[in-house]
Amino acid sequence: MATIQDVAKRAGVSVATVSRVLNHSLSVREDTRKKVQVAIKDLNYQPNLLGRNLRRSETKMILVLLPTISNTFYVKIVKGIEEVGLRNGYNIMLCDTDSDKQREEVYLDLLKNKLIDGAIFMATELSKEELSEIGRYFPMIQCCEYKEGAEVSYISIDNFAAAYKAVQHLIELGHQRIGMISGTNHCISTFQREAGYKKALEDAGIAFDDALILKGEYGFKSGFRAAKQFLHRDKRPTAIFAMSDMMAIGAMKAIKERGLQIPDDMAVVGFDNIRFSTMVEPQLTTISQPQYDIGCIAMDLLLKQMKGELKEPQHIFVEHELIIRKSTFK
Amino acid sequence: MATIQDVAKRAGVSVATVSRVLNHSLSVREDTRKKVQVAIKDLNYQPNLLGRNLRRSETKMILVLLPTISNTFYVKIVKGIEEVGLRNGYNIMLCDTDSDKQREEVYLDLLKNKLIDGAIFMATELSKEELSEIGRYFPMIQCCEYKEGAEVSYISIDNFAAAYKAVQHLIELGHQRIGMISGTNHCISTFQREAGYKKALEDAGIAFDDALILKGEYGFKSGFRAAKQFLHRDKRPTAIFAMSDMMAIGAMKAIKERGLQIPDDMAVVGFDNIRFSTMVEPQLTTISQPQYDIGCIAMDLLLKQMKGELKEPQHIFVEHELIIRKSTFK
DNA sequence: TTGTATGCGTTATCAC
DNA sequence: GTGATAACGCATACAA
Repeated sequence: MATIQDVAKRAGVSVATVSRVLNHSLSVREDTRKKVQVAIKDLNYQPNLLGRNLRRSETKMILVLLPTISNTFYVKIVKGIEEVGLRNGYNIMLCDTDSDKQREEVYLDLLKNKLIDGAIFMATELSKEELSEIGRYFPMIQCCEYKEGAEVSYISIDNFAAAYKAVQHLIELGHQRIGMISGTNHCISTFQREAGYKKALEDAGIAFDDALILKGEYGFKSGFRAAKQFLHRDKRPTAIFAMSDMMAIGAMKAIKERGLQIPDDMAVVGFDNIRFSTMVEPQLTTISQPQYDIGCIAMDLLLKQMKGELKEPQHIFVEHELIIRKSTFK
Repeated sequence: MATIQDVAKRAGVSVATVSRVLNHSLSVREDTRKKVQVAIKDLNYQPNLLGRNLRRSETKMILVLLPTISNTFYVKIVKGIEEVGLRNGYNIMLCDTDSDKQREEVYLDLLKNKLIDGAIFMATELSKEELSEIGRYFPMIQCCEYKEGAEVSYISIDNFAAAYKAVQHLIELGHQRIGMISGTNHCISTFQREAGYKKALEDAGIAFDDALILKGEYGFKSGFRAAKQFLHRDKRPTAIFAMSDMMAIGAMKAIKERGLQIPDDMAVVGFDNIRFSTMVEPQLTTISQPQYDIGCIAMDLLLKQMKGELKEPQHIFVEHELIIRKSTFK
């Protein structure tokens, strides 16, 4: 492997000049630049960025921590992050933490060890104290899920308002007994969506019934099982609000197997607006988030923080949308 | 940020000794080690790995290039890669190439610039010449998809044999007119599966009919559309072999909408054995691959190559399995 | 415009 | 068992 020295020798200039050519410095005479470029080509020279990184103390690499890569919800967010990142000369790398704190810590060491310049968390098992501690020294952003009270910027939709709107929609359609398929995890979105559900009931003067909240794991099977439980009851709910489209779709299967009609016998609302939500029969009413924009904003925030332009942690909320389809209203 | 120098000063030893402690060298007296460890703790010292990387000329980072992160097929493969990688001290990073050659090249520069030690391709837009060229100088492995003739090791199932087995299964059930929903891409798996389909027909003495192969984009909608085309024909096929489960599931929807029974009126076989294939009615007959093992083997190969233990490119094929469910046989 | 010299933080070789 | 010191490849302040 040729080094910058070899190129300098071959071009008959100093390494400094080669470096200037590599970094597009203006103060290089055109014919010198040519000579260097020829030498670079001749030697098939590739700069060893380990040297540059050490010298500049940056790697131009950003890490995105995903709790899982099997969730298609993240696809567009990552696209947004990449778009803004690449445009600013950063490489985006993803890693799959599997919601495992130890795995997260392994990847966070890359940040502490200066191997990456910044990180974006899609979710984390770290406590708000741990986050604040790392966030004090290293650039990082929380995206979609976040820890309340951690001194780390975040961007998200308002999950409380989104859930409120979904439940309000069902109430306006005349539903009084609304089952919720919530989540077992401890993410803030889960907490806030449950709160939004309760508030919507309260504002409509409907008494809250603990038995109407079941918990699932966000997948098809969870939704199927939970709906079955609802269906077995004497006074079954007339509508279900699921915290993910996959659970909503699982619920729809259970309802249809029972021989009931959607939305007449039971209405269903999901969350996420995944592609599949338009492929089921009837199409699913759901909440959509501007994932691509969220990704762009997250990366923007991170860039600002790396430049030191962020004095205080920022808390940004973006708009969501209730998409009404045939699963609630014909 | 404290450096190794600061630690040395505080512990009253030389940087060499600190380095020895950091790298678990045996030749350090126990009390010296203690002193150093105390200093490290006091200063909250984190080694800056940019220095180590430059010195050792390695980063202990591996890149996995995915054509898309929205395909759940890759999840278990990545898990296998991570398992073996982490166990050997390597960090696994993923990147989403979006099947874009330019994006691939951006990430490949990381390899050329020594920022990562090796790469695993799940698919690539590079030509076999380009692959061979890079593979000559840098450690890389092809996984599942590969370029025939490229001098780069690969691991895959035998797609020809898998398709042959699937079609043979349909033939044994008495089907003579078997439609295939193939892919529009130029991956070798597509080519080989079509070849396996044709060979199975040929061996059974069934004449090949060009009109029985339609092309799709691997998703639900493609399968739905292709099946609709088949259904509109006077002599429609009695079975469909789709090159992905998502297309097979799309096809099933079209068949059911037409009021036909699966498998009686039309049998369906998929490919991939995704989770969803057991959630549809009837459950889908499909080909399963040992994804986790494939990932482990890919990483093993890469490790060997990085150690210089691979003289020749290796071509490894692992077993696949035809999983027979209700979509072909009651 | 170009060259010289220094240092980024670490590891590893060689003395002692 | 430990310390001094020379690399690793590059960017940049300063001098020319």
